[in-house]
Amino acid sequence: MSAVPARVVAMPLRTVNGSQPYLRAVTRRAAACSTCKSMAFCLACGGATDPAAVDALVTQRVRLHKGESLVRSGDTFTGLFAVRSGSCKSVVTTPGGQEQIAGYHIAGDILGAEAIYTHAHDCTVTALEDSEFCVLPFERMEALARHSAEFQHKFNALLSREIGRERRVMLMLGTMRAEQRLAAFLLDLADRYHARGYSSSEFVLRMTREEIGSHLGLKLETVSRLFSRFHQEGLIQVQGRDVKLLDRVALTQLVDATLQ
Amino acid sequence: MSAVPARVVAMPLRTVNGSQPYLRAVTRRAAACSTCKSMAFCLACGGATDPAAVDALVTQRVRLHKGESLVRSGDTFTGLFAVRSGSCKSVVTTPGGQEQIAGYHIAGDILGAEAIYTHAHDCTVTALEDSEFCVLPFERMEALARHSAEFQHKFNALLSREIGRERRVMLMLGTMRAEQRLAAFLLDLADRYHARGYSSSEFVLRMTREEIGSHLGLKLETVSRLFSRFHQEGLIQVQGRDVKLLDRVALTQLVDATLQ
DNA sequence: CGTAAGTTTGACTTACATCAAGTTTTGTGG
DNA sequence: CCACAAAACTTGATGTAAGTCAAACTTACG
Repeated sequence: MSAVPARVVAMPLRTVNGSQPYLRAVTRRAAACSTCKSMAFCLACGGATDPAAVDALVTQRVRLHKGESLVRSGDTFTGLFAVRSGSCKSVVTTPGGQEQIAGYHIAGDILGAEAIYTHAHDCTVTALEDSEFCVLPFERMEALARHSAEFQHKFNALLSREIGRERRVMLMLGTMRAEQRLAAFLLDLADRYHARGYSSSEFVLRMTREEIGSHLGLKLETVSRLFSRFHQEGLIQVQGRDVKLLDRVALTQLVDATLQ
Repeated sequence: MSAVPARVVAMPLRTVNGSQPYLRAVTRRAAACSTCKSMAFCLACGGATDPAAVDALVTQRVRLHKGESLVRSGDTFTGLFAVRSGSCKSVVTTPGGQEQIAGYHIAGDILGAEAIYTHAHDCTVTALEDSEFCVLPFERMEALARHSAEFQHKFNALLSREIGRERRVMLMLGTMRAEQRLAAFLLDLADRYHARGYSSSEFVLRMTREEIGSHLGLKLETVSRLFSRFHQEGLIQVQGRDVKLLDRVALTQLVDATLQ
């Protein structure tokens, strides 16, 4: 499943990235935050005092099929994106062509902040299942932030949260052993699903073993072996992509254990 | 050299973190950006239209001796810090007590952005040599951003730059082999010194082999062996902490080379 | 000037990668 | 809905990059 550009369909089509019209836009009205299931935890509008102002922020909504890309590395930055439903991965590439999955995003997550500074996205965002995204033009965000101290603060917090998230991944990659990385990954995933009202112990992985490995700095065989081992040891129950956490305490201890 | 709190000295003392007065503040006037050598590349004020407004941002300056800490993990967030001179390391700790150096900062760098979201710093910042820092209270930054669209934009760019920087470290830790990590580290360091007007090929490392290893996800012995090998191969010249890059092209090729 | 911290180098170990073969799942067109 | 190909996954055997342990050497510092 390599990243394929979404085919263009007839609709109120507005391209997000100027020249390449590989996104299907849906109607303006449909994008309203007020009708969004993810409203509560989406930092673009969560708890906003003035919903109308935030509604005006979202200029369009984009639907992507599994495998289609929202942005490509190198695309000119025009704004951020919010995951409205579904999930996606952010893939960064080394100069040498090595790929790594920098992040795995679900409903309510905001994408693209790394591009504010350089004015160019440095990762390719690809849908892991049929998904919807909201487009948040940056000038509008800046204008709203100037207007509303509350939104300004929220926007700063959003960027800060991203820094913290990446720092945790960095810490994982720099200090943890394979089993600790996978345990930490599963626990983090469970927490994030929980925050969105889903089960915190039972979920479906949207990524392949290879994609999980790419995110954790491991090879797919290692990931597969670890799933099998965790299953044997009674820590989790795995059947393909269906995962059920059976012993959170043991998983947490595993993550926290200092590699003697 | 473990992190030691700075001893408190008599001076116009104002504590940065409420209860713990482990920082020595220097006079208000001395903190002015207009007299700062790092002005050009410090994102707090670089290229600002209204220097007076930015000057008002910096409420105090802090001097630290080698080994003293600016903030500790868990400290309440009150604002950001700018490195005025010298250098420091940001150390994050896993729940299990494992440490990693998340970043190495020199003059002009801004620290502490990860804490905006949680209101608590998640790393301990320790001076690697005698250094000076500017204290930037967050409310003042927010106020100035509301006042000046230019500063607002610069502030967002600052946070975004940090996200990009961490993503590059993540990519390094997730995909590169030991020799590639060290080569990338040296090249990055050279670039940053160059941007600040220092030699881009000759510099003094302020970190120990162990600290470099901690930042790169390697052990000190591995770092030491690699330095020796790079030296033998004519890529660099090393004598303790004095480093001279001899073959940037080869180093770059090494980083870009796809593994195997 | 002496002790502690930092560094180098060697011998050995290990966690994870690589290679390889077989199995299961997914997706597509007849 | 079934058949069949491609993709994804599992498991085993073997290789290797980097870690660990250890000892000697060098540099920094009170």
